Amino acid sequence: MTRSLPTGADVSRNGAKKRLSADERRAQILEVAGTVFAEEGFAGAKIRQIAKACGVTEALLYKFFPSKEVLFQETLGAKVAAADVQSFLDTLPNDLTLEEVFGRVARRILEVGIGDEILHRLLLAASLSGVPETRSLYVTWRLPYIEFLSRIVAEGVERGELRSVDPVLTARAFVGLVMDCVISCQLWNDAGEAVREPDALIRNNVPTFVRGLL
Amino acid sequence: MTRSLPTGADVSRNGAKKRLSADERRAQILEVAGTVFAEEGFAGAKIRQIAKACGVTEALLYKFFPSKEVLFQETLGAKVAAADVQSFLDTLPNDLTLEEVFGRVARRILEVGIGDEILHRLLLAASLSGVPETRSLYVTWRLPYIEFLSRIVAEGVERGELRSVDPVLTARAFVGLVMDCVISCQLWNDAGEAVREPDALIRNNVPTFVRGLL
DNA sequence: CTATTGGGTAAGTGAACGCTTACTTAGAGG
DNA sequence: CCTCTAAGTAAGCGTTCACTTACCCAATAG
Repeated sequence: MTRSLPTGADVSRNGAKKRLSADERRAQILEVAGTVFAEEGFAGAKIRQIAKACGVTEALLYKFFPSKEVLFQETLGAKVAAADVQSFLDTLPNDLTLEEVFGRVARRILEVGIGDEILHRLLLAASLSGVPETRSLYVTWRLPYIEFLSRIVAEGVERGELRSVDPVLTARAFVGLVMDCVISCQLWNDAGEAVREPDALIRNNVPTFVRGLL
Repeated sequence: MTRSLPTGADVSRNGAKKRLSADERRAQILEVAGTVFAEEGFAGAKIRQIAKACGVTEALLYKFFPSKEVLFQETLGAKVAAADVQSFLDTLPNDLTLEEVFGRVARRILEVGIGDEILHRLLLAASLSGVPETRSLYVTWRLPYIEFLSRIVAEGVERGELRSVDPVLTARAFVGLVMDCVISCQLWNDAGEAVREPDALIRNNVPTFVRGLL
């Protein structure tokens, strides 16, 4: 597995390493740790490796994070904070057609997933290693979409515009369909170029799904 | 993470451990290693742990497998051999409606996924740790479904019975939808009881998807 | 200039890791 | 009953792990 990490070894012209402020260093460590944990999983990631990628010694990491476990949790926490699904959903216009809503949600999931290569790997790695904080990543990144679409579907069913499907199962299926595209692409390079250009995926799958609800 | 492994410490009435033949022991090690690797990932699983769960010493594992890496690969290989997707697809009647075909494929994926708690965890763990053999698990467990459904869809499109969707993208979406159900359930206990009784999922989602293709 | 603070390191610690060696003993075949 | 093969073990090898201690020195304030 080749990988190009930010080395963090910011070098000034005399060759000496630049000192970062505590905040800067902390942020850098979290970012680097995210990529390493995502690549190797919790057990596979080594503190030495993260420190080296940051361009500092292990001892410095322990000035900021008391243990590997805490570092992992804070890495997850940073991802959760950055996901910010809710504000996307809140700013969706409410005069969209059903197909437009599903399309926008799909596009958002695909774009964030592709733009942040770490997100899904980290979510999966954390889930597999069974740390309790996993739940919060799931709740922050996946659940809001499901709850949002589920409400939309329920309204459609109530108004008689949609077949009487189960709103939650339906929303979960759609979100799963889209998320699986990202995972397939990132883990197995499945879907090749298709996923990197989300339009084709959306044009093909969203109408199918939405038409099936009518 | 609590776990109940087969201890393999088959004890006869006098309390002495029973000796297994080489074949029996080998099979037992592979089975136990499968559960441990699935739970902990490659790096997280320890040879000592696997040996203990087998009720033998580490040295014995090395009589059968020259290294941890080979043990992991053979564990994956055993899963691949057991998956046997192709023979299921080959024995599907060819007078089924589109909805019946999709329904049967979905049921198969759900039942195997739920029946074998290791399968998807192992697939994900292997994929995250980036071992090359991952590809073979993906190719054996996921790809056959996609190729099969993709052919079915392509035929439907050609006969003008279906909208002119991209067969591969469509098949991949459906398989992803179903696989994601299993993963969601096993990693986050999402979908709660729903997935353990696949009928509700199939009744709700398959008709939606298939109707959308018409 | 000097004092002080805080970013940063060198050199470890004991424990646990993957793996090996030298040995023991259960139990089927004669 | 004895023999001999192969299942199985005890003990430890060198290495790497997460983490610690004791120290250094760049940069800022006075």
